[in-house]
Amino acid sequence: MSKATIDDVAREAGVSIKTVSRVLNGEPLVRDATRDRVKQAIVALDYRPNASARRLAGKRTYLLGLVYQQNSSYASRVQAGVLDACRDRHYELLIHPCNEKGEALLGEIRELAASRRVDGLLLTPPISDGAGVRELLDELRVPSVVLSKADEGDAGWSVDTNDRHISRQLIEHLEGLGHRRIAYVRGHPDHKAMGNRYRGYLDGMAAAGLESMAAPVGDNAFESGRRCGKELLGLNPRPTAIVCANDHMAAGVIRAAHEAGVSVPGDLSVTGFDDIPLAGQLTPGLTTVRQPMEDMAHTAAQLLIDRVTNPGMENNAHVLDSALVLRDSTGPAPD
Amino acid sequence: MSKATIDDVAREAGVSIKTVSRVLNGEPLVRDATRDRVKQAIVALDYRPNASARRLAGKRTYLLGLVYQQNSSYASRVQAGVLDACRDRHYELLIHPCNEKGEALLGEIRELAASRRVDGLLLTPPISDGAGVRELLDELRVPSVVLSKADEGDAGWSVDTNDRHISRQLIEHLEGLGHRRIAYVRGHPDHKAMGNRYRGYLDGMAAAGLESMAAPVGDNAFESGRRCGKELLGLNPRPTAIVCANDHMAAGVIRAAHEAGVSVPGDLSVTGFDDIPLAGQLTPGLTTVRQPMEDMAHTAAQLLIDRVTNPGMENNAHVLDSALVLRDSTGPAPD
DNA sequence: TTGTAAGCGTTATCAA
DNA sequence: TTGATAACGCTTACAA
Repeated sequence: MSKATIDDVAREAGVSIKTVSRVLNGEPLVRDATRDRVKQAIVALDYRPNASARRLAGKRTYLLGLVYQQNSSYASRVQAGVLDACRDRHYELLIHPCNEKGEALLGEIRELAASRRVDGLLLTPPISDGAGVRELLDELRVPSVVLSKADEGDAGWSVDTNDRHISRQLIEHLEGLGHRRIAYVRGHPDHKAMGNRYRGYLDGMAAAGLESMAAPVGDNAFESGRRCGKELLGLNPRPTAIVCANDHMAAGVIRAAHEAGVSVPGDLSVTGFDDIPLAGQLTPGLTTVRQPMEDMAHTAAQLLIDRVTNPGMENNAHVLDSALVLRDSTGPAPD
Repeated sequence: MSKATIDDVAREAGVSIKTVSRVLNGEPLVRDATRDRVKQAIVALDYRPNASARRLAGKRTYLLGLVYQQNSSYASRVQAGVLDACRDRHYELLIHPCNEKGEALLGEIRELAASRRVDGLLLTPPISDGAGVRELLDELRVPSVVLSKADEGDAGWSVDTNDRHISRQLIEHLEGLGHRRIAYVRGHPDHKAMGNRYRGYLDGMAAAGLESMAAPVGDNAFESGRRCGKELLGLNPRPTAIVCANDHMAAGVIRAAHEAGVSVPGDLSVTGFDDIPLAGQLTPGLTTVRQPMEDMAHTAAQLLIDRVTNPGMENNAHVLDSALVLRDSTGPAPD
C-alpha cells in the first residue's frame, strides 16, 4: 500500500506515464476524458508523486530556502506565511536560521546556495539589509525575494510595509492625547526599517509643529531600551511620551520607568513597534504597530515561486499596510 | 562550475563511482590512499552530492519532519536544536507547524507521513500528548521521537526534563523566602508536562509541611492566568506566592496583581515555567524554570536519526535537567 | 579492496 | 493529443 508509482497510475488509467506526468503538472495538451481517467486512477491508488524523482529529473528542486535571523521574534509568523504559499504551489521549505553578520553571513548564503539546491531564497530583515547580501544573490544567480524595502534606485523583488507612514500616525495619536514632548528611541542603524520608522517620527513631529527631542540609539534589544529610557527620563523637562523603534526596546523603557518610579501611562506614554507576543502581555499592554507578517511572507513566497517558475517576469515590489494597535501604555499627557 | 557529479569526481580521482560513493558515505572498505585521492578530487571540484539523487536511489530520504504547535513559544529553540543535529548527520528538516487537535490532528499526521516521505517524525508537546497520536505513529510505522515523557509502561522513544523535581525546588525556594501560603495556577489538563509540574508543587508543599491551597486551572494562555490570578487574589487570607505552570499564565497573574494594586514581589511573589523570551522582559523580571530546549531537541533528533539508521536499536528515553532562573518576581514573604 | 551494471521514479525529447 | 525512451545522479546488488 501507499507505494503506487507513476507506472501504476499509467497502467490503471490505460495511458503512458508521460500522459500521467502531463496531468500531474497541469500541462494543457491532454484530452479532458483522458485527464479524468488519469485523475481517477490517481485517487484510486492514492498515488503521491515522489518528490525526489521529480527533483532529479526536472530542472527545479521545488524547494525554497528561508534565511532569517535566529531568535527573531517574527520568525514563526514568517514561516507560517511562507509555508502556506508553499503548500498551495507544491513547494517545500528549508529553513535557515542564521547568526552571522558581515563576511560570515555572506559565506553562509554562498554555502546555502551551493549545497542545498533550492530554487530560490527568501530573506528577512535584518539579514536582507546586510552589506553585500543583495549583490551576492545577484552574483550567485539565485532568484530571491526580500522582506524589506528594495534598495533605492532598484525596483527589486521585495515585500515591505509602510513603516514610515504608520510611524507618523503614531505621533499623531500621541499628539491627539495632548503630548508635546515626545522622545524617540532609535533602533539599530544597520536595519533599514529602523531608519524609516525614525523618519516617520520626524515627519509626524514636523507636521504637528513640535520640536523633536533627544533620540538615543539602541540596538533593538531590551537592555538598550532600558538604557535609553533611563537617559530620557533623566531629561529636564522630561518627555511625556517615548516612542520606540521596536517592542523589545519599549519593554526596556517600561522597565526603566518602573525603576525610576514613573508610572505608565499616568506619567509617561510608551509605544513600540512590531506587536510581538510580548506586547500584549506586558503590564501595561503595549501600544504598538502590527505588521501583516504572515501576509507579507505569503506574498513574498508567491512572488518568489512566480519568479522561479517564470524567468522572464518583471520586477515586482509590494507594499502592505501595517496597523496601529492601541493598548494601555499610552494615555493622556500629564498636565 | 559548481555542477560536478559523482562521475566527474570518479574520473578526477581515477576510480569508479562506487568508490566515490563509499568515501562519501564513510564506508570502511576503502584503502586510505584511495580515500585521500577521492577526497582531494571532491575538494578540487567543489563537488556536492545531489540530495535528490541520493534520496531516489537510496532507501532513505534524509529528511526529518518536525511537528509542533503553531505559535508555540519554544518553536524556534526546538528548531535550532534539531537543525544542529541534522547538519551533523547530513539530514534536512521539514517543519510542520500545526493548529489542529483530535481527529484533525491525526489526519494531518497521517497526511504528512503519506505525502512527504520523511525518514522520521519529531513531535513536541502538546502535539505529542494528543490522544491517539502515539498509536497512529505506530500504525503508520513511522519512526518517531517525542519531546515529552513516554507513556507509563512504555519505555518509548522520548526526551524529557525533570519537570516534577524542578517544580518542587521552586517551592523550596519560596519556602526559604518565608512563604507559607503558596497557591498554584494549573495548566491545560491535556498537556502531560502540566500534570508533572503540579505534582512537583504538591511534593514540595508536602515536604515543607505546608497545606496546599486552591489551584485553579488555566489553559496555558495569558488571559487564563489573569483570571486565575484575580481569583486567587480574592482569597482570604491571600496567598503570598503564586506558582504558575507556565510563563504566559504568570504574566497574566502579574497583570492581575497590577490591576488589584498588589505589588510584585513586595506583596506577592510570582513564578512561571519555561523561560520564554517574555520572562526576562516583564517588569519585574520573572522567576521561572529554564528547560534545555535546544539540547533536548538536539538529543531527540540524534536519537531519531540513530533509530532510523539502525532499525534494530533499543528503545531509549532521555531525561535532561532544567534549571531555576531567579529574577525579581520572587522575594521575601510579606510579614 | 574495487568495479560493473541495474535500478530508483520522475521529466524531457522527439517521434508518431 | 499521445507515447517510447533516454536522461537525471546517486545507491545497491553482485562480481572480480
